[in-house]
Amino acid sequence: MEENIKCELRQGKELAKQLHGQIFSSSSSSTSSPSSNSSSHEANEVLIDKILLSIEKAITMVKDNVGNFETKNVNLIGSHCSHGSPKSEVQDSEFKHKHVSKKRKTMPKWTEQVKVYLGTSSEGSMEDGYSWRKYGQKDILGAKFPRGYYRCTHRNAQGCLATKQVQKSEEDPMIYEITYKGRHTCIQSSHLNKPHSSKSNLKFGQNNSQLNQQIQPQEEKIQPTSQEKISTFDNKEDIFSSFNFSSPSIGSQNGDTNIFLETSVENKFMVNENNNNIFSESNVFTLSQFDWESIDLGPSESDISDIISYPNSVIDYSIDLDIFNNFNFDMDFSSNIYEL
DNA sequence: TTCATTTGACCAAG
DNA sequence: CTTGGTCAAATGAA
Repeated sequence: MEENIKCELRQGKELAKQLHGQIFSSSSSSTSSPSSNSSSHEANEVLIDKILLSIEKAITMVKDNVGNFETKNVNLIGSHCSHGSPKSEVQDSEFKHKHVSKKRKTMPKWTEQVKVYLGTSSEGSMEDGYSWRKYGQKDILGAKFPRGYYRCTHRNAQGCLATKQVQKSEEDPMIYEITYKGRHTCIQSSHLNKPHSSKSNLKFGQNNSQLNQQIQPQEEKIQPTSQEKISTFDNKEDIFSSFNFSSPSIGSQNGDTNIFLETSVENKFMVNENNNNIFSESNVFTLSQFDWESIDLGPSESDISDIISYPNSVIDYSIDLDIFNNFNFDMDFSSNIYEL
Protein backbone atom coordinates (compact mmCIF):
# COMPACT_ATOMS: atom_id res chain seq x y z
CA MET A 1 0.00 0.00 0.00
CA GLU A 2 2.75 2.35 0.90
CA GLU A 3 4.35 1.57 -2.42
CA ASN A 4 1.24 2.74 -4.17
CA ILE A 5 1.43 6.00 -2.35
CA LYS A 6 4.99 6.50 -3.34
CA CYS A 7 4.13 5.51 -6.85
CA GLU A 8 1.47 8.15 -7.03
CA LEU A 9 3.82 10.72 -5.60
CA ARG A 10 6.53 9.76 -8.02
CA GLN A 11 4.10 10.05 -10.83
CA GLY A 12 3.12 13.45 -9.59
CA LYS A 13 6.73 14.41 -9.43
CA GLU A 14 7.30 13.22 -12.97
CA LEU A 15 4.38 15.21 -14.18
CA ALA A 16 5.59 18.23 -12.32
CA LYS A 17 8.94 17.86 -13.98
CA GLN A 18 7.22 17.69 -17.32
CA LEU A 19 5.31 20.78 -16.49
CA HIS A 20 8.44 22.52 -15.39
CA GLY A 21 10.07 21.52 -18.62
CA GLN A 22 7.18 22.81 -20.66
CA ILE A 23 7.16 26.09 -18.89
CA PHE A 24 10.84 26.77 -18.91
CA SER A 25 12.10 24.88 -21.90
CA SER A 26 11.85 27.98 -23.99
CA SER A 27 14.32 29.80 -21.81
CA SER A 28 17.08 27.34 -22.62
CA SER A 29 16.34 27.42 -26.30
CA SER A 30 16.33 31.20 -26.21
CA THR A 31 12.91 31.54 -27.74
CA SER A 32 9.90 33.41 -26.58
CA SER A 33 8.69 33.71 -23.06
CA PRO A 34 7.08 30.76 -21.35
CA SER A 35 3.45 29.88 -21.91
CA SER A 36 3.13 32.44 -24.58
CA ASN A 37 1.09 30.31 -26.87
CA SER A 38 -2.25 28.88 -26.04
CA SER A 39 -1.50 25.30 -27.00
CA SER A 40 1.26 24.92 -24.48
CA HIS A 41 -0.97 26.69 -22.07
CA GLU A 42 -3.58 23.99 -22.46
CA ALA A 43 -0.94 21.33 -22.19
CA ASN A 44 0.17 22.88 -18.96
CA GLU A 45 -3.32 22.80 -17.63
CA VAL A 46 -3.64 19.16 -18.51
CA LEU A 47 -0.43 18.44 -16.68
CA ILE A 48 -1.56 20.37 -13.68
CA ASP A 49 -4.77 18.40 -13.60
CA LYS A 50 -2.80 15.20 -13.68
CA ILE A 51 -0.50 16.35 -10.91
CA LEU A 52 -3.41 17.30 -8.77
CA LEU A 53 -5.03 13.99 -9.44
CA SER A 54 -1.92 12.12 -8.40
CA ILE A 55 -1.59 14.08 -5.22
CA GLU A 56 -5.23 13.65 -4.49
CA LYS A 57 -4.90 9.92 -4.96
CA ALA A 58 -1.87 9.76 -2.74
CA ILE A 59 -3.64 11.69 -0.05
CA THR A 60 -6.60 9.40 -0.23
CA MET A 61 -4.29 6.43 0.11
CA VAL A 62 -2.53 7.97 3.04
CA LYS A 63 -5.83 8.62 4.63
CA ASP A 64 -6.95 5.07 4.07
CA ASN A 65 -3.64 3.82 5.27
CA VAL A 66 -3.58 5.75 8.47
CA GLY A 67 -6.77 5.07 10.29
CA ASN A 68 -6.44 7.93 12.67
CA PHE A 69 -5.36 10.31 10.04
CA GLU A 70 -7.43 13.17 11.24
CA THR A 71 -6.21 12.86 14.77
CA LYS A 72 -2.70 12.78 13.49
CA ASN A 73 -3.44 15.79 11.43
CA VAL A 74 -4.51 17.72 14.44
CA ASN A 75 -1.35 16.90 16.29
CA LEU A 76 0.85 17.73 13.42
CA ILE A 77 -0.75 21.05 12.96
CA GLY A 78 -0.31 21.83 16.58
CA SER A 79 3.31 20.95 16.32
CA HIS A 80 3.85 23.41 13.55
CA CYS A 81 3.90 26.26 15.86
CA SER A 82 5.04 24.87 19.15
CA HIS A 83 1.91 26.22 20.68
CA GLY A 84 -1.10 24.04 20.38
CA SER A 85 -3.89 26.02 18.97
CA PRO A 86 -7.54 25.73 18.07
CA LYS A 87 -6.45 25.97 14.49
CA SER A 88 -6.62 22.25 14.55
CA GLU A 89 -10.32 22.43 14.90
CA VAL A 90 -10.65 24.57 11.85
CA GLN A 91 -8.29 22.50 9.85
CA ASP A 92 -9.96 19.35 10.82
CA SER A 93 -13.37 20.43 9.80
CA GLU A 94 -12.08 21.87 6.61
CA PHE A 95 -10.32 18.68 5.82
CA LYS A 96 -13.51 16.76 6.30
CA HIS A 97 -15.24 19.26 4.16
CA LYS A 98 -12.86 18.68 1.37
CA HIS A 99 -13.27 15.00 1.29
CA VAL A 100 -16.87 14.59 2.24
CA SER A 101 -18.60 17.55 0.85
CA LYS A 102 -18.09 18.49 -2.73
CA LYS A 103 -19.99 21.67 -2.56
CA ARG A 104 -18.97 25.19 -3.11
CA LYS A 105 -15.23 25.14 -3.48
CA THR A 106 -14.82 28.02 -5.81
CA MET A 107 -12.77 30.30 -3.60
CA PRO A 108 -9.22 29.42 -2.79
CA LYS A 109 -8.78 29.29 0.91
CA TRP A 110 -5.81 29.06 3.19
CA THR A 111 -4.96 29.71 6.75
CA GLU A 112 -2.16 31.65 8.27
CA GLN A 113 -1.13 31.70 11.81
CA VAL A 114 0.28 35.06 12.63
CA LYS A 115 2.19 35.39 15.81
CA VAL A 116 2.40 38.86 17.17
CA TYR A 117 5.32 39.60 19.38
CA LEU A 118 4.08 41.90 22.04
CA GLY A 119 7.50 42.55 23.41
CA THR A 120 8.76 44.46 20.44
CA SER A 121 7.95 48.00 19.61
CA SER A 122 6.34 47.27 16.34
CA GLU A 123 3.74 44.72 17.14
CA GLY A 124 0.06 44.85 17.31
CA SER A 125 -0.86 44.81 13.72
CA MET A 126 -2.18 42.16 11.49
CA GLU A 127 -0.52 43.89 8.60
CA ASP A 128 -0.53 41.76 5.54
CA GLY A 129 -0.23 44.36 2.85
CA TYR A 130 -3.90 44.67 2.09
CA SER A 131 -6.55 46.92 3.42
CA TRP A 132 -9.50 45.23 4.95
CA ARG A 133 -12.84 46.33 6.19
CA LYS A 134 -14.50 44.56 9.02
CA TYR A 135 -18.03 43.54 8.31
CA GLY A 136 -18.89 41.27 11.13
CA GLN A 137 -17.91 39.53 14.28
CA LYS A 138 -19.26 36.33 15.63
CA ASP A 139 -18.91 34.26 18.72
CA ILE A 140 -17.93 30.82 17.64
CA LEU A 141 -19.21 27.82 19.46
CA GLY A 142 -16.52 26.39 21.68
CA ALA A 143 -14.11 29.18 20.97
CA LYS A 144 -13.07 31.55 23.65
CA PHE A 145 -12.61 34.48 21.36
CA PRO A 146 -14.93 35.83 18.71
CA ARG A 147 -14.10 35.62 15.07
CA GLY A 148 -13.78 38.75 13.06
CA TYR A 149 -14.89 38.91 9.45
CA TYR A 150 -13.11 41.16 7.03
CA ARG A 151 -13.47 41.86 3.38
CA CYS A 152 -11.28 43.76 1.01
CA THR A 153 -11.80 47.48 1.21
CA HIS A 154 -11.98 47.61 -2.57
CA ARG A 155 -14.84 45.18 -2.80
CA ASN A 156 -17.22 47.75 -4.16
CA ALA A 157 -14.78 49.88 -6.08
CA GLN A 158 -12.93 47.07 -7.78
CA GLY A 159 -15.05 44.05 -7.13
CA CYS A 160 -12.36 42.35 -5.15
CA LEU A 161 -13.89 39.41 -3.37
CA ALA A 162 -11.06 38.56 -1.04
CA THR A 163 -12.11 38.07 2.55
CA LYS A 164 -10.44 36.94 5.68
CA GLN A 165 -11.41 35.73 9.08
CA VAL A 166 -9.36 36.51 12.10
CA GLN A 167 -9.56 34.63 15.30
CA LYS A 168 -7.37 34.75 18.33
CA SER A 169 -5.86 31.53 19.41
CA GLU A 170 -7.14 30.19 22.66
CA GLU A 171 -3.89 28.57 23.60
CA ASP A 172 -1.58 31.39 22.75
CA PRO A 173 -3.01 34.89 22.78
CA MET A 174 -0.13 36.03 20.66
CA ILE A 175 -1.27 33.91 17.80
CA TYR A 176 -4.00 34.92 15.47
CA GLU A 177 -5.39 32.50 13.00
CA ILE A 178 -6.22 34.23 9.79
CA THR A 179 -8.16 32.39 7.19
CA TYR A 180 -8.06 33.99 3.80
CA LYS A 181 -10.67 33.28 1.21
CA GLY A 182 -10.26 34.31 -2.35
CA ARG A 183 -7.42 36.18 -3.87
CA HIS A 184 -7.15 39.87 -4.31
CA THR A 185 -8.12 41.09 -7.72
CA CYS A 186 -7.84 44.70 -6.71
CA ILE A 187 -5.02 47.15 -7.08
CA GLN A 188 -3.92 48.04 -3.62
CA SER A 189 -2.19 51.37 -3.54
CA SER A 190 -0.57 50.32 -0.31
CA HIS A 191 1.09 47.59 -2.28
CA LEU A 192 2.62 49.98 -4.70
CA ASN A 193 4.35 52.06 -2.11
CA LYS A 194 4.32 51.01 1.45
CA PRO A 195 1.81 48.57 2.73
CA HIS A 196 1.81 50.19 6.12
CA SER A 197 -0.42 53.09 5.39
CA SER A 198 -3.65 51.19 5.47
CA LYS A 199 -5.87 52.74 8.02
CA SER A 200 -8.02 49.74 8.49
CA ASN A 201 -5.04 47.58 9.06
CA LEU A 202 -3.52 49.86 11.55
CA LYS A 203 -6.78 50.06 13.31
CA PHE A 204 -7.08 46.40 13.58
CA GLY A 205 -7.65 45.49 17.13
CA GLN A 206 -8.20 48.89 18.52
CA ASN A 207 -11.86 48.70 19.06
CA ASN A 208 -12.38 45.14 19.91
CA SER A 209 -11.51 45.02 23.53
CA GLN A 210 -12.12 41.35 23.90
CA LEU A 211 -9.98 40.40 20.99
CA ASN A 212 -7.14 42.72 21.64
CA GLN A 213 -6.83 43.43 25.28
CA GLN A 214 -3.10 43.07 25.23
CA ILE A 215 -2.36 44.70 21.95
CA GLN A 216 -1.22 48.25 21.90
CA PRO A 217 -2.42 50.44 19.09
CA GLN A 218 0.20 51.43 16.64
CA GLU A 219 0.56 54.80 15.05
CA GLU A 220 2.97 54.04 12.27
CA LYS A 221 5.73 51.79 11.23
CA ILE A 222 4.48 48.27 11.21
CA GLN A 223 7.18 45.81 10.43
CA PRO A 224 6.08 42.37 9.50
CA THR A 225 9.20 41.11 11.19
CA SER A 226 7.31 41.35 14.37
CA GLN A 227 5.06 38.64 13.12
CA GLU A 228 5.66 35.07 12.44
CA LYS A 229 3.52 33.57 9.79
CA ILE A 230 2.63 30.01 9.24
CA SER A 231 0.55 29.37 6.21
CA THR A 232 -1.43 26.31 5.50
CA PHE A 233 -3.19 25.96 2.25
CA ASP A 234 -6.53 24.36 2.55
CA ASN A 235 -7.06 23.15 -0.91
CA LYS A 236 -4.99 21.91 -3.70
CA GLU A 237 -5.40 24.93 -5.88
CA ASP A 238 -3.45 26.98 -3.46
CA ILE A 239 -0.44 24.79 -3.45
CA PHE A 240 0.06 25.45 -7.07
CA SER A 241 -1.19 28.92 -7.33
CA SER A 242 1.28 30.00 -4.72
CA PHE A 243 4.03 28.65 -6.87
CA ASN A 244 2.40 30.38 -9.72
CA PHE A 245 1.98 27.53 -12.08
CA SER A 246 -0.83 29.57 -13.42
CA SER A 247 -0.39 31.76 -16.39
CA PRO A 248 1.17 35.17 -16.21
CA SER A 249 -2.19 36.68 -16.88
CA ILE A 250 -3.45 35.23 -13.68
CA GLY A 251 -0.38 36.28 -11.89
CA SER A 252 -0.77 39.80 -13.03
CA GLN A 253 -3.89 40.33 -11.07
CA ASN A 254 -1.81 41.77 -8.30
CA GLY A 255 -1.88 39.21 -5.61
CA ASP A 256 0.79 37.74 -3.47
CA THR A 257 1.34 35.23 -6.22
CA ASN A 258 2.49 37.99 -8.40
CA ILE A 259 5.42 38.55 -6.16
CA PHE A 260 6.45 35.01 -6.67
CA LEU A 261 6.30 35.30 -10.37
CA GLU A 262 8.25 38.40 -10.91
CA THR A 263 10.92 38.35 -8.31
CA SER A 264 13.31 36.02 -6.70
CA VAL A 265 11.77 35.86 -3.32
CA GLU A 266 13.53 34.82 -0.23
CA ASN A 267 11.49 32.12 1.31
CA LYS A 268 11.85 30.11 4.36
CA PHE A 269 10.79 26.58 3.86
CA MET A 270 9.78 25.39 7.19
CA VAL A 271 10.72 21.93 8.12
CA ASN A 272 8.57 19.98 10.40
CA GLU A 273 11.40 17.94 11.70
CA ASN A 274 10.31 15.10 13.88
CA ASN A 275 7.28 17.20 14.59
CA ASN A 276 9.49 19.40 16.62
CA ASN A 277 9.04 22.63 14.84
CA ILE A 278 12.53 23.15 13.58
CA PHE A 279 12.85 25.43 10.66
CA SER A 280 15.37 25.52 7.93
CA GLU A 281 17.42 28.49 7.05
CA SER A 282 16.17 31.14 4.78
CA ASN A 283 16.67 30.14 1.21
CA VAL A 284 16.50 31.76 -2.11
CA PHE A 285 14.00 29.87 -4.11
CA THR A 286 12.73 30.48 -7.54
CA LEU A 287 10.61 28.23 -9.59
CA SER A 288 12.85 28.43 -12.56
CA GLN A 289 15.70 27.16 -10.50
CA PHE A 290 13.84 24.36 -8.96
CA ASP A 291 15.53 21.07 -9.38
CA TRP A 292 12.90 18.43 -9.61
CA GLU A 293 15.45 15.68 -9.61
CA SER A 294 16.36 16.57 -6.11
CA ILE A 295 12.99 15.66 -4.81
CA ASP A 296 13.43 12.03 -4.28
CA LEU A 297 10.67 10.05 -2.81
CA GLY A 298 13.03 7.27 -2.08
CA PRO A 299 12.96 3.98 -3.90
CA SER A 300 12.12 1.73 -1.04
CA GLU A 301 13.41 2.54 2.36
CA SER A 302 12.24 5.11 4.82
CA ASP A 303 8.98 6.20 6.10
CA ILE A 304 6.97 8.54 3.97
CA SER A 305 7.25 11.10 6.67
CA ASP A 306 11.01 11.12 6.53
CA ILE A 307 12.50 14.43 5.82
CA ILE A 308 14.17 15.00 2.55
CA SER A 309 16.86 17.59 2.52
CA TYR A 310 19.21 18.03 -0.36
CA PRO A 311 21.74 20.74 -0.43
CA ASN A 312 22.08 22.10 -3.90
CA SER A 313 24.51 24.46 -5.48
CA VAL A 314 21.74 26.78 -6.47
CA ILE A 315 19.18 26.31 -3.81
CA ASP A 316 19.10 24.72 -0.47
CA TYR A 317 15.74 23.52 0.55
CA SER A 318 14.11 21.04 2.74
CA ILE A 319 10.70 19.65 2.24
CA ASP A 320 8.90 17.58 4.72
CA LEU A 321 6.77 14.94 3.17
CA ASP A 322 4.38 15.36 6.03
CA ILE A 323 2.84 17.96 3.84
CA PHE A 324 1.25 15.05 2.12
CA ASN A 325 -0.03 13.70 5.36
CA ASN A 326 -1.76 16.72 6.64
CA PHE A 327 -2.13 18.34 3.26
CA ASN A 328 -0.66 21.53 4.41
CA PHE A 329 2.08 23.36 2.69
CA ASP A 330 3.78 25.56 5.11
CA MET A 331 5.72 28.56 4.00
CA ASP A 332 7.04 31.50 5.78
CA PHE A 333 6.96 34.52 3.60
CA SER A 334 9.72 36.64 4.89
CA SER A 335 9.11 40.22 5.59
CA ASN A 336 10.71 41.62 2.52
CA ILE A 337 7.84 40.36 0.43
CA TYR A 338 5.88 43.27 1.61
CA GLU A 339 8.57 45.69 0.76
CA LEU A 340 8.36 44.91 -2.91
C1' DT B 1 -19.66 64.59 5.62
C1' DT B 2 -17.42 60.47 4.80
C1' DC B 3 -15.83 56.21 5.95
C1' DA B 4 -14.99 52.37 9.26
C1' DT B 5 -16.65 49.59 13.07
C1' DT B 6 -20.10 47.52 15.96
C1' DT B 7 -23.75 44.54 16.61
C1' DG B 8 -28.24 42.40 16.27
C1' DA B 9 -30.87 40.42 12.58
C1' DC B 10 -31.14 37.57 8.82
C1' DC B 11 -30.10 33.62 5.89
C1' DA B 12 -28.37 29.26 4.26
C1' DA B 13 -26.29 24.91 5.21
C1' DG B 14 -26.22 20.85 7.76
C1' DC C 1 -32.97 23.74 15.22
C1' DT C 2 -28.15 25.17 15.50
C1' DT C 3 -24.36 27.42 13.70
C1' DG C 4 -21.38 30.15 10.76
C1' DG C 5 -21.36 33.85 7.58
C1' DT C 6 -23.26 38.16 5.92
C1' DC C 7 -26.13 42.30 5.94
C1' DA C 8 -27.19 46.75 7.27
C1' DA C 9 -28.61 50.29 10.58
C1' DA C 10 -26.59 52.66 14.29
C1' DT C 11 -22.66 54.62 16.03
C1' DG C 12 -18.10 56.54 16.20
C1' DA C 13 -13.92 58.68 14.45
C1' DA C 14 -11.48 61.75 11.48
